Parts: sequence; C-alpha cells; structure tokens
Amino acid sequence: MDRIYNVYEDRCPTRLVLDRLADKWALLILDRLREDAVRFNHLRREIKGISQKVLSQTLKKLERDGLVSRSVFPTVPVTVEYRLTPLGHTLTETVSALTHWAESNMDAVFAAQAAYDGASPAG
Amino acid sequence: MDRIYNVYEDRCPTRLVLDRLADKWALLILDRLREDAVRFNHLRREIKGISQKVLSQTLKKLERDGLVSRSVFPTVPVTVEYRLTPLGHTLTETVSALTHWAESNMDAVFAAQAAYDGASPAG
DNA sequence: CGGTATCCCAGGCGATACTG
DNA sequence: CAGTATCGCCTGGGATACCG
Repeated sequence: MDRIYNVYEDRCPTRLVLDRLADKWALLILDRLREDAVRFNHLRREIKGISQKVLSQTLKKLERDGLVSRSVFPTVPVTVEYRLTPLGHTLTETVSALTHWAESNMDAVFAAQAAYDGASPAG
Repeated sequence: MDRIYNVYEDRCPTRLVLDRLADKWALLILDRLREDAVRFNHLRREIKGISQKVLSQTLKKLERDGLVSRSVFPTVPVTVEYRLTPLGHTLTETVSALTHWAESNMDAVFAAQAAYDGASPAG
C-alpha cells in the first residue's frame, strides 16, 4: 500500500485539472452554466443523457471545488439554482477554448479517424 | 436498445472533446509531448503511474484522432517515437491554457475544498 | 525496446424507486 | 422540484505474463 498507483508527480497541475474535469459530464455542465444560472431539472433536460444521480454527484464535486455555487430558494416545491462562481468563470473561458478547438477541428479529427481505420481496419 | 444513454446532443463539440480527452491520461500525455518527441518507455517513465497497456491504448486513441504520430525506426531493439502532429499542437496550446489555469488556481480550489469539507464534514 | 493478451477489481454511470 | 438510495452493468485501468 505504498500508493504506487497514486504517485503521478508531486504536484502536477495537469493532473489536478484532470481529476476534476476528466469525467463524462463536468465540462459539459460547466459549459452549460456559462450562459446563466440553471435549476437542477432544467440542467438535467439540457444535458439530457445524464441521470439525476450523476448530475447531483458532478454538481457536488464542482461545488466542492469552488467552481459552481448552489442557491436554494424556499419556494413551494423548492427551487435550487446552480451558477458559476467567479473561479468557475475563469475556468470556463479556457473550457470554451477547448470547445472552440473542437468546433474548428471536428472534421480533421474525423478525417484522421477514417484514415486510421481505413489503414488498419482488421487490427 | 434505442441508444437512450447515447443521445447527448446531436453534434456537441464539447462532447467530442470529452470523448477523447476525458480520461485519466490523455491530457497528461499530450502535455508531455509538447516538449519533444518521446519514445514509448521513456514516456512511460515520465508519466510514471501509467501502465503499458493504458499508455499503449491512449497513444493509439490519440494517433487515431490524428493528434499524435508514431514513427518506427528499424534499429536493433526497435525504436518507436511519438510526437505531436500539427493538429495535436493546436490542441495542446489550449491544453496548456488549462494547465496554466490549474497552476494559477490550485490554491483557490484547495481552499474551496477545505471550506466545503469543513462546512459539511459529516455528510 | 515496444508492445499485446489476460485477468481482475474499483468505480463511473445508468435505471429505477423512494423521500422531503 | 430536487434530490437520495439501491442495484447492476460496463469499462477504465492496474498487475502480470508473454511475444517480436
């Protein structure tokens, strides 16, 4: 138990980013939140494929990291609003650069995949 | 089997990015490759925690996406070099922005975590 | 050196049901 | 509406062994 599998690098910042962004939904949620504050189920509809459990989990993680804030309004059926914190906003600027890259390079990536698959389809 | 769990959004670019970057190692490898071309085992040592299998897998994925190129040199024990493609380079510029963000905001994130954990340690 | 194959576990994530 | 609890699948990924 020497934490062998845990000794990436002493303080690798990329690792830090990965630990909170490298999952199926975090970035997507952050990106969604850039527009405005969103309520739980609304967010759930917007992201679609996500389940309540995972949305809840991811939101909690993001909240814990200080990227998202949660506001509860004591209305009748209870309203909860999620929004980016200032820190979260600074991150989403970078995230949007990533999204922008994807938009600009989707075709190149797909072409590369097709070429790769065509070159070695059997293996 | 209507691919219910697969209908995120028609062509969500963030999803595209996530599908290739949202794993434990891809970003780290990309970041390492920014410096220069690296051989398999050398890369393995640099990244450390990673296993051959996963390094191989991730490299293949990256190669398939046209982000990394693989050069084989018919030397005695065989030398294989991995380097970023021009496309890969354009991505790592964004990736480095992410890394930079992490470097600048690690403290804020850790502070937020401490505050969060301190506020609700029992649950 | 640079992989591939196999085994296996942890946990991410989805589906469903239930609560306040 | 906004979650939490439970269950179970599937896959990411680590360990080990083997191959060219």
